[in-house]
Amino acid sequence: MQNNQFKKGELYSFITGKASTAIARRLQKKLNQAGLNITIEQWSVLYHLWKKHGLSQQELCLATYRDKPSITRLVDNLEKLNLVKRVPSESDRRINLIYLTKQGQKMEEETMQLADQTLNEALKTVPSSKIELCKEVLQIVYDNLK
Amino acid sequence: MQNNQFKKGELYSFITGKASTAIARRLQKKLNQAGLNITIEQWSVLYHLWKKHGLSQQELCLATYRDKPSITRLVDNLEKLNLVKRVPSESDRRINLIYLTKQGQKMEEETMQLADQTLNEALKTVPSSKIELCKEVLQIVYDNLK
DNA sequence: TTTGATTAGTTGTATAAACAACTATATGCA
DNA sequence: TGCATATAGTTGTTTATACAACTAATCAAA
Repeated sequence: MQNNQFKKGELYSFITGKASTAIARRLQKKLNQAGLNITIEQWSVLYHLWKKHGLSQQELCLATYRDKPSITRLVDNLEKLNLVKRVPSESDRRINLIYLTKQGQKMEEETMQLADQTLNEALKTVPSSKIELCKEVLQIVYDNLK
Repeated sequence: MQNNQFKKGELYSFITGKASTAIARRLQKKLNQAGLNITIEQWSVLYHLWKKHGLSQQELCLATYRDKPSITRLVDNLEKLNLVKRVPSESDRRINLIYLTKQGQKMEEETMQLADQTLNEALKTVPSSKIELCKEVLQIVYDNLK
């Protein structure tokens, strides 16, 4: 019966996401050790800007699953670090378009390597087929709750 | 080749754990709607105290994958809410044993039902075998990074 | 027994998340 | 055109996390 597939004792780690927490912590540690003075949260914003320049804060909200105040403050901090710049949209004055500075652009290669390393360490003993299946399940979970 | 099983574009959701975030948010919403004035982080501490009374703060750190200051402050807040009580250990005066108050004990049944519901909603369309496999992978990830 | 190291917990500080309330601009429709 | 409504972003407040530095108690070994 679908309804009781989970027993209480098994709930916890699914809810807390201890695996993804561990991955994030490992990447954070690598960033620190490399002397890169950013948080993983900041990295996750940069990540989307490397893929597409000039996203609005609203688009960053959707991309990173954060609410608007969270993005406001992450962009604040990224601006303080001189990694991005707010540029008011010319067609809609409500909108800030966020652009990478040269310094922000320069971080892509090194940090993406560290992220690749992190995932390879996390998944080194897991066969690809299982990874795919796991990703599928996590996507379904996300869709079910959206 | 193991080393490149993950392409850059796929990194993000694994690192951010969007699925577990979604589960946690859903449970938080249920707690709020039920008028239960606690956070999921507080709930995650109570969860371990329901399983075993009188854990030390250090044991709570291990159980919940948090550092000591985090547990200090979670216990502070749970004490303010009158849900737990610090009791100095008689055999080792460094240690605080954390006990549930009556009010804290009373929350178990209702909140565990909400947690069960949450997971059932998250996993309703996922066959049990895949859930098992996914749990396995996440456990391996955790162990790889420990 | 004394002292040096370890363990348990606390405090300070910076960053981040969630929620509510707010401002400013844009849009849509009567 | 004008007003209600929606959208983009900011600010305030509370809670939580990570890290470093700290206090107090315990332990271990000379």
